[in-house]
Amino acid sequence: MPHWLLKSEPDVFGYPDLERVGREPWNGVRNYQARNFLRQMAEGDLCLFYHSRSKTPGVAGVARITRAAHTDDLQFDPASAYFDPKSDPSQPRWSMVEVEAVRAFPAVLTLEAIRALPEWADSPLTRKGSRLSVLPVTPEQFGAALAAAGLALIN
DNA sequence: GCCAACGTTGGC
DNA sequence: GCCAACGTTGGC
Repeated sequence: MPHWLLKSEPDVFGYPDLERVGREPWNGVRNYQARNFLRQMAEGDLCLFYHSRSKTPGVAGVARITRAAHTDDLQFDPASAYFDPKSDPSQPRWSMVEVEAVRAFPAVLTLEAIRALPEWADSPLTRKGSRLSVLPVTPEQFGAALAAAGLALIN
């Protein structure tokens, strides 16, 4: 099963917010590479939920895909910050998925700690300058992150 | 098709 | 809040 990592700014929507709401549409992705990964996701896929632009950036918990990619309607809403006037309704440009909270990490697994894991040496997350907000995670990376957080594997 | 200018991301 | 790095846009 593929694994993923989703970035979110905790000041806007953090892992505790996901736990509070239960399920959340993952909309507003407006980057083609990230969108293409969203489109590869299947219901049941597990994700690391990452806090970016935080005082302590890192993984805050595990989430699960509860709905595969479908049209992100915000692209057609002129009042939305995610409105895209160039998107053709007969062939929508942007997709979203839906996620739910699975388990919070006991403490945020910091980017610094992730960089120390050999499994994560080659990842868009740890690559300098990379801003990709949706990215694939190998089973080894996923397992190493959980182990470093002190959690057993999740199925 | 090039590339400068721009807006955005995200660690620090 | 700063600013390096990036993706996108649009003039040419």
